Amino acid sequence: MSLNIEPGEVVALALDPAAGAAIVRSDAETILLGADDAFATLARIEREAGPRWVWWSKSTAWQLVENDIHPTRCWDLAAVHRLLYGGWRTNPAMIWAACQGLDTSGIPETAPVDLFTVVDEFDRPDEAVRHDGYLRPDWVEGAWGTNLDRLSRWAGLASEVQSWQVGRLAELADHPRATATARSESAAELLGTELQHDGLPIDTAEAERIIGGFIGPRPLDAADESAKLDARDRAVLDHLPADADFDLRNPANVKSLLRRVGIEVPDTRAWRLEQLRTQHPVVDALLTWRKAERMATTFGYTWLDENVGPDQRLRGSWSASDGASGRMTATAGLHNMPADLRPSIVAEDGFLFVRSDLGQIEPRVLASVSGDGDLALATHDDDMYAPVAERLGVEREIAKVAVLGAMYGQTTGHGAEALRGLESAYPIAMGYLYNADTAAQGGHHLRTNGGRLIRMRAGDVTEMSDRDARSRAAARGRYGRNAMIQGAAAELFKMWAVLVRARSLNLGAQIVLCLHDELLVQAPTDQAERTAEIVDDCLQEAAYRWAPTTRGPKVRFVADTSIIARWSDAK
DNA sequence: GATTTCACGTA
DNA sequence: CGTACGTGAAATCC
Repeated sequence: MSLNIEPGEVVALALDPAAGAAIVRSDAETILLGADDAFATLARIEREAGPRWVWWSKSTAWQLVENDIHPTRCWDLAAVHRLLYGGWRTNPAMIWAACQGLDTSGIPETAPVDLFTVVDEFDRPDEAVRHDGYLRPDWVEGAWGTNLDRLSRWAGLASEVQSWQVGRLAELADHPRATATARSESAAELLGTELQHDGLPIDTAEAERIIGGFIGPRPLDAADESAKLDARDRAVLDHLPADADFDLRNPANVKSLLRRVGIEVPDTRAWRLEQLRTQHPVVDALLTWRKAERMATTFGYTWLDENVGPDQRLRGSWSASDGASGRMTATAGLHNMPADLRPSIVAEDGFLFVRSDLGQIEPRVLASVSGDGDLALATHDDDMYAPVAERLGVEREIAKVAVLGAMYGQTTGHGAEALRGLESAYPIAMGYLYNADTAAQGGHHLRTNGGRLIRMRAGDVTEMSDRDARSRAAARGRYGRNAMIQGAAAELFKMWAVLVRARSLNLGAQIVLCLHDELLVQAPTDQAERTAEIVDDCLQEAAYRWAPTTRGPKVRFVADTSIIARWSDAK
């Protein structure tokens, strides 16, 4: 079969393991694949041509990954929809409605069939689109996958939506990188699917050893577990009079406990208690207890049992662009695993990790998205806070706090005075943040450099004191200025990550963790050096693709890359 | 039973 | 009175 599909050619794909697959090219030519050889043919097309696969959602990506097909290029309609309309949940019904200019509040839902069900004379179960223009709910829920006719119709609609999305992205005149971002966000969904499918290598024996150091060996049974728990509680309560009975898991109770020994605190957070360690031995005992309790409840033996497979891989579900931040998020503790557990993250036999993290990513992103030439010059330094400090005539630490404070919306503390200096030294960068802040306070939506919409809700200030209203407005401002930086950084990171993924696939390397500004790639031992080079090269390429400098000094991005066997071996 | 608050881990 | 996120326990609300 000669398909003559060209590299990068846009082809829509709908597939169902039982029914087969349909591929629709932009000229509407349709290729149908039977269920028996669909995946083999798809693998061949990917290998020989490498088109840009268009699919409705990552469920199609999941099917491919499950069949060991790892496309390099894709276009995820749901991911691009989120880019265009903001970071909320979506489905084909909403994506289609947007494309047709239909009101999303009118999207039909499947109603249970009962006595009162009105038979629609226009009802055509074999048509995806209803006479009112909306998608049929049963198609949205999967009826598209029942036979090849329907698959081909579903892929055809995907093709139609994709063309429309390309047009919409091109209309974002102030965001020339939006189309490039749409591609990388799509690939990031695919990467998330692979991360979810394949997991992170973990040495459970080592993990159990570390956990044991905090809470003792694995409990033998429920009684043993409860005895160990009591023993941990007692270690704290023993510092108090014998009649004291406080529930250490209850913050209000802990507050009373501290009051009993003469310590008054507004809350019992660790950073606050940390300063009071010397006041009374119970504080130190309590902090130790907290650490153990965290290990026991969140990152203990149960956590290992529930999230690590027999293949020694830790798996969670991944979302490629979440909330306001647009960052990747993951469950199963993959993004908040205590650093103490890092020694248990070990490359498999015959492999090494290439670990790389972006240095000072947010201030560098600020220099880039704001177009501040002076701040761009500062990024030429490995440590950009040094030239900023020099320019401001302050200590490096002060400069750092001021820059971070400006991006996070901090207005008090040490950074406050240095902030004035920043405003006069880097007015363009500071103006960018100020504009984001003001727009957000006014309830105006924002778009990141890559064109991702950050939706703002107009603040409801009725029945609120002036003080509260001001405080809410300030919070919205902080949210806005931070979302523009954190969101843009997330886009650059993902562009980097998906380039690394695509370039290192043929080396047998695999990204096993994305951690906001850090990549962990597992590579065959003899390909580790090459993979590390690719990681560094891809950062420069990502920076160019995401924000090519058209005028003024180039913004420099830096990564710290190392080859290690164990995650804890770096930093 | 669902939602909110507090707490704490990561960036 | 610096941001984002996920998770768990207890309190709170219905």
